Order: sequence, then structure tokens, then C-alpha cells
Amino acid sequence: MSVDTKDDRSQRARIVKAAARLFAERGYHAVGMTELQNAVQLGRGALYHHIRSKDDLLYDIAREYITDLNELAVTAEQETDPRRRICILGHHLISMIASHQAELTVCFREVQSLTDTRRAEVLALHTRYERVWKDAFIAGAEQGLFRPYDPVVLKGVLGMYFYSYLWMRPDGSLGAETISERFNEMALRMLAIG
Amino acid sequence: MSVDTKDDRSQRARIVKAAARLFAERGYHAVGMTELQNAVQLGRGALYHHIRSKDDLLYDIAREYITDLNELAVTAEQETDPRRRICILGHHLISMIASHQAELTVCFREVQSLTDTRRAEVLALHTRYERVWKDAFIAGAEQGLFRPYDPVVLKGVLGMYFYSYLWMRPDGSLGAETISERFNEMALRMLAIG
DNA sequence: CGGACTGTACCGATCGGTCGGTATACTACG
DNA sequence: CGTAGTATACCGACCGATCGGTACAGTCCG
Repeated sequence: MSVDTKDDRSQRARIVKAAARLFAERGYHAVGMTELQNAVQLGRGALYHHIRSKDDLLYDIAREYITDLNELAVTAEQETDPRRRICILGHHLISMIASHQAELTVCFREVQSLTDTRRAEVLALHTRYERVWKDAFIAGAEQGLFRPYDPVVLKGVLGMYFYSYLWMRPDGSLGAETISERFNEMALRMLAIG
Repeated sequence: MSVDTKDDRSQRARIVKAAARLFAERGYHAVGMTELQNAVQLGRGALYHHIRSKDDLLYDIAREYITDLNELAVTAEQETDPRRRICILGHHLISMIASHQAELTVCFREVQSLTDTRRAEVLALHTRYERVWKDAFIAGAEQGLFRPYDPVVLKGVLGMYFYSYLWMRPDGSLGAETISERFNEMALRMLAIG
């Protein structure tokens, strides 16, 4: 595994990464394959040697990162204390956004550009992820720790976290740790009784 | 002024409305002028008799609604109590999203598709709007009503409100009044001291 | 040699936008 | 009155450019 490895996998990874950045910056439909080919310094034929289609690129990005989020969520579900579970979920979410902002932006914002069946599949993964949060809210309510479950509260809390992909800056003065700590504290305030 | 008025202004309004809906549903670059012309049942020439360009359409929508939001914000600034000012801002914002969801979606999500100068202009209006919220947070902090001003709290609160354009449904069981009341209550919790 | 990798020339389709021309209604003028 | 003139609203054919994707020949390397 030398640094100048040029095998298929690493080239493909380069392409996917560049595509995620471009799609996040300007939107899937606004980015042409010529732009992508220039970004990775490859000819048209070489580009299509590594990928099947533009849509596949979007699909791979959108599916991979919501899947990762779901896998992290599964580990969070092992935490029995609803308050701590919320904090773990929040921490994972903000960390993912901070470390893969472009990919998560594509994952959240460009789902609509997928073909119908693929969009449905990816949206199901999004729903599953939200479900984990919802379950934590309900568990906390049943244990008398949180206010009774309210979908508006769920949407409000998720909005606070999700929206961060739009303003967070990797080189910003605010680190992911700081943000997730404050957001977690605010989420618990929103859920508190009384 | 009969109901079947076909003058320039009303036709143009029909076009802008249809464009906002299409842009919100599928994204600016994904919508072709042929689609728009079919949506308003007009030929290509007639369409361009009423508008100058596709970009102008996007510009008009994005600028008009963030301007409206700013105008409402100005009236909110007359309220001296920071807590009530927040509630007024939240109420206006949620009401606007509920009553003009497609237009606000375009206003928030499709700014990136504007040309550079226009995007800068519209983003400045967004910044101005956020500034009104920020000022309310700072005023509350100075009066000892809110925690010290924290940009993360500001982003969190705004995220909660803004994100609603993605999930709110005009025919949903949740009315704009319910949502804004709960969001306002949560915003005040987030800002409370201690 | 053979196969992985690459660049280039090219494909049909579609893009946003323009063109010349038509139908209709209102106004002006003899 | 009739009719010529003007403005508005509209149509559909058409424009050059660009779209995503393919064909194919050449190169490099084990």
C-alpha cells in the first residue's frame, strides 16, 4: 500500500470524495461530469472505468453515510439511560457531520435527486435513524425523565442537530466537541419536565 | 377585474407560483423550462413573454420571501421584552413557512443556485434576518433574562425553526399555531439561565 | 502477450433561450 | 361607420451549447 497507489479502489475513493465535495458545494444537478473529471484529473473514459453512472455516485454517498449513522445509532441503543442515550446520539451525529461534512450534506440535501426507488430506499434509512431518536424520547417519557412524547419536540431537537451541516465549518473556532456538548445540554432542556 | 383576468401581472404570478412549487419539489437545476411551461399550460414563447430568464425566477422568489421575513422582523423589534420578541419572531417564521412552504423552501435551499452577485445579495438578507434573532438573544442576556450569548445556542434555536420547512405539511395534523407555541417554549428553555 | 487503465472523439438527448409570425382587442382617424 | 395602426399575449420551430454516457485505440505493466 504505497502512497501513490493507483489501483481501482483508491481511484474510486478519490472520485467519490471529489463528487461528494462538488455535490455538496453546488448541488447534484448543477455539477457536470466534465467538472468532476477535471477535479480528479482523469479523462472521461478513465472516470467511467471506475464508476457506472452519475446517479450511482450519488446513491453510494447518500446510502453509505446514513447507513454509518444507523450503525452508530445501534451502539447508542445499548445505553439504557435515555438521557445518556440522547447525548451519545448527539455526539455521534455532530462528530459525523464535522468529519464528513460534504458527504453528510449530500446525504441530507440531495436525497431528492435520486431515482424513485433509490430515494425510497435511502429515505427508509433516514426514517429508521429518526426512529432511534424517537424511541429514546419515548423511553425517557415512560421512565418519567422526559415530558410526554411530542412529535414537535422530536422535530425541533432533530432540526437543531441536522441543521448544523449548513453552518458548521471544519476550520471554524467551534469544535465538534463543543457543539455536541451544548446541543446535548439544550436537547435535555427541551425534553425536561415542567 | 373578472376572475379570468389574463393580464401580464396575474399570469406572471401564476408562473412564479408554479416555479416555486417545482423548484421546491425537485430542485432548481432539476426542473426544465419545458416542465414549467407544461405546469402553467403555456407555450415556450408565452412563458418568456412574462419572464426574462430562469435565473430571474429563482432570484425573485428567493429575494421576495427573505425580504418579507425581514419586514416582519422589523415589527418584532418594537417589542422590548426579549422573551416576547423571540416568540413573535418564532410565530412569524413558522407562519410564513406554513403558508408559503414552497417559496420558503426555495428561499432557504436554492440560494446556492443563484449567480454569484445575486447569491451574495440574498445571503446578506439572510444574515440580516439572523442578526435580528441574535440581537434579541444579546438583549435578553444583558437584561439577565437569558444565559450569556452563545453562537451555538443561536444556531441551535434557528436550526429548530428553519428545519421545519422540510417536514411541515400544510394538511398535516399539526397547525402552525401549535408548532410555533411549542418551538417558542423550547427556545425559551434553551435560553434560560442555569 | 493480456488485461487494467487512460484519453479522445463522439453520440443522441436535452438544456435555456430566441425567432418569426399569428390572433385578438383597443385606439385613431378619414 | 370602416379600416389602418398599435400593443399584448401567445405559439411552436429552432438555435448553439452542454448534458450524461459510449466506443475505441493507445499505453503501461506484470
